[in-house]
Order: sequence, then structure tokens, then C-alpha cells
Amino acid sequence: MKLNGIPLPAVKRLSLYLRQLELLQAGGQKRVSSRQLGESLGVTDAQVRKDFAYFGQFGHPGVGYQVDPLIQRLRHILGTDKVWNVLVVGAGNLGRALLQYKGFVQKGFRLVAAFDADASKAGQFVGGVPVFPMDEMERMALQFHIRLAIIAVPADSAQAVADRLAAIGIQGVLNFAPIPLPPTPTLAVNAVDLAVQLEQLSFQVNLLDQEQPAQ
Amino acid sequence: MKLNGIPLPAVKRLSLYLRQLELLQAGGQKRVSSRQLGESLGVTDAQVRKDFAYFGQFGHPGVGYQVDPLIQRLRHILGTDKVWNVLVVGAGNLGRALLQYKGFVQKGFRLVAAFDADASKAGQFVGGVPVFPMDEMERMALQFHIRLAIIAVPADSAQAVADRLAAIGIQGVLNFAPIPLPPTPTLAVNAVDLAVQLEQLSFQVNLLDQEQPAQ
DNA sequence: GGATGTGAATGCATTCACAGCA
DNA sequence: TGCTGTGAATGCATTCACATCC
Repeated sequence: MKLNGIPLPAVKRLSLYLRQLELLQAGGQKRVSSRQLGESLGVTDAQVRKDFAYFGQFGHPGVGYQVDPLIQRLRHILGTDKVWNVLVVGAGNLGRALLQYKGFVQKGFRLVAAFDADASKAGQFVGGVPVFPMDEMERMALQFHIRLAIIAVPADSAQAVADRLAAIGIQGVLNFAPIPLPPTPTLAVNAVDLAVQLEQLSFQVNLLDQEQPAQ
Repeated sequence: MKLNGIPLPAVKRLSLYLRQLELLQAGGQKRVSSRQLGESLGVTDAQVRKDFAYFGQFGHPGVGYQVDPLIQRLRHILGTDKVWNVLVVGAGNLGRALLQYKGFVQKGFRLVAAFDADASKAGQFVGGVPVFPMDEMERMALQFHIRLAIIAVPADSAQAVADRLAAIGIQGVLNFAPIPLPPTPTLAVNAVDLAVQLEQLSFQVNLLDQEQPAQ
């Protein structure tokens, strides 16, 4: 199995396939074809098969894919067949919402501790997760073998937080601060900028208007 | 100016250029080169110039780009040179966090009303935004000329909400529900799945491990 | 010298089309 | 017949390299 040469877009789609398969599984479906799996996601059947092919053989010609084992294999590829403990840095509005979000656990992510620069928040529980002062970060990270963290602090402190997390040995951060955090050879970074998402939508909507002028 | 033939990745980068330029502007910088603009974002100088070229001429050979006018033009292209009023459907944890998020306004997005299936939430204000029962959606949409909405409801009601928004004349939705919402010719969709973002990070971190095995 | 704008060349991702299997 | 897996072909995005201008 080749380790690299995998298109990044394919990895992104893998997550969507998995999500869709979990829906099918919940609906009791046992088998699925590449066509069926793709069309709910706006992806061609060839694309689905090619994406899987980067990682090995998954299906049975003439039959399709068995839902349950396919889910297992995708989870293994994505690394979510075991639980990841995750830190949340920043217990403001966004951080608090993430701490209360129920969708992470069933995907294999457990938010185990939150940190905030405002020491008066220490001792609180948000969504069942304890909030600590910043200087407890290293201790907690080591204790729970943490490798992932979510950054939900203001833009002006995001880089400092990232540096600190890297120093502690964190390997991946999901960055919600609206500022670029450059990845390093030992720190993977994935960014979500909420305002940018709306901005993209704004562009798309303007395009729609130009194609079919307002009625 | 050609209307299409624009790579979607280029549009995404445009938002990041804009964000970076706003940072430079806040720091008092007046001019910037494609190289300087790109390197903070991990993008080559040629890429920056090519991205701009899809939309026209922006700079001065030998000189670079003027920060202020470039910002104006990017905002115009992205459609954020005027304010968009936005609805938020779903006032649970995530919806409430979005309603309190301060980053939207300075980007030209004003969240003007929230809606929740739980009618007992009606009358509340979250982040200064009033919460209404669902059946007020159409009235508010017309009154404020709304074209964009954020979906922050559970997966099982997301499609119904999207259909309703489309019927009301909404043209773009930002979907936070972990389920695919297919776009239509009159409704643009942009999706953010928080768990999927962590999943992608999980994959990337596992890759790092394989390149440089744990110390 | 230092920078943009842009055709040409490259490289990457998607789609096609079909051999092979159930 | 129905469907996967996959080399080949296509198409799209990025990078190169250079003419042009300050």
C-alpha cells in the first residue's frame, strides 16, 4: 500500500463517504454500490471507486460494498477506529459551544479538558468538561496522552497558543481563529474560518444571480 | 471579464488573501508584493498573481499591490462590499455560539434573526439577536430581504429546513448539520461539518507519524 | 533591480472505458 | 446482467519563465 500519492481531496471525500455509510447503516442497509454512495454526495461512481482504490480493495465486483466492513476500514484509514482525546483552548462563546457539541463523541473524539486565559473560568464545567487555567495545559496533555487540540481563542493569541501546544507535543490543531497558523513538520493544522465560509457563500450566490438574473 | 472558468480553489484563496490584507492594513502597511502576500499563507507568488488575474488587473509592475484598493476590489468580487442580512435556523448550542460570534459583522454579515423549533425559546435574545418560532421565518425573510441563512439544527431536520428556506427565496445556506444538503439551481450550499474537520486532522496526524515515527 | 501579468509547460485529479468477476 | 478495479485519456489547476513596465 502506497503511503503517499493520495490526493488530499480524496481524503476529504472519504470522510463524507463514511458519514453517508453511517446513515445507511443506521437505516439498516447492508450493501451499497459506488453509484448509490456517490449520488447522495454529488460524486460520480468512478470517483468513489477511484478514491477507495488509493487505499486498497474494498468491494466485490458485481455485488458492491458491504456497509459494515467498509465503515470499519474507512475508520481505520482515517484513524478514528480508536478514541482521540482532545484539548480545547479558549472557553469563550465558540469554545463553549464546541464543548457542548454532541457530535464529536460518536465520531471518536473526546474533549477532555478546556483552558482559558481568564483564570476565573477555572473550575467551571462546560458540557461536562472541566475548564483549567492555561498553565495546566502541559500536565493534562501528558496525563491523557493528548495529540489533538482545538484552538478557539481570539486571533491575536492564536499563534502563541499554537506554539505552546507544539512545545507540549501536540501533533494536530483545528484552528478556529481567523488568522493563518502555518503547519510545521511536527504539527498538522486544519483551519475553519466561519466568516470565510459565509464569504464563499456570498460569492456563490452572486454567481447564481448572474446566471439567472433576479426574477 | 469572463464570468466562469474560475477555479473554485482560487475563490477560496481570495478570501484568505483578503483576510491577510486586512491584517496588513491594520498594521499600517500600504503596499504588498505577491510574494509577501503568498508566503504567510503558504502560497507561491505565481499562484497569487494568477488568482488575481482571473478577475482582472490589480497591481503595478515593479511596485506591487496597493493594500487599500486591493481590499476594496476583493470585497467587491466576493460580494462583501455591502452588508448581507442573515438568518440563523436553530438556537441550540452551536446556533447560540454563532449568534454571539463577533467576527461576522466586520466581514459584512449581520445576523438579524434566529429561529428554533422549540417555541419556548421565542422571545429570547442571544448575542442581541431575537429568537422567533419557526413560522415567523417567511415574514422576517421578506421584511429584511434575506438571501443567506445558517442551518444549525440536528441532522434529521436539516433537509426540511433547507427546503423551507429555498421556498422562501433564500439563495445560499451555510450548513452545519452533519448530513449532505444537495445544492439546487437556485440554492447554493456550503457545508461545515465539525466532526469531519477533526477526522481530517486525525488522518494528517497519522501520516506525520508514519513519516517520522514517534520518538 | 524588482515587480506584475500571462502564455506555455507541467503536474495532478477526474472521468472514461473496459477487462474481469459474481 | 451488474458491478468493481484500473490503465488510459481527458481536463483542470499550478508552476514556469519571460516580456513588460516602474
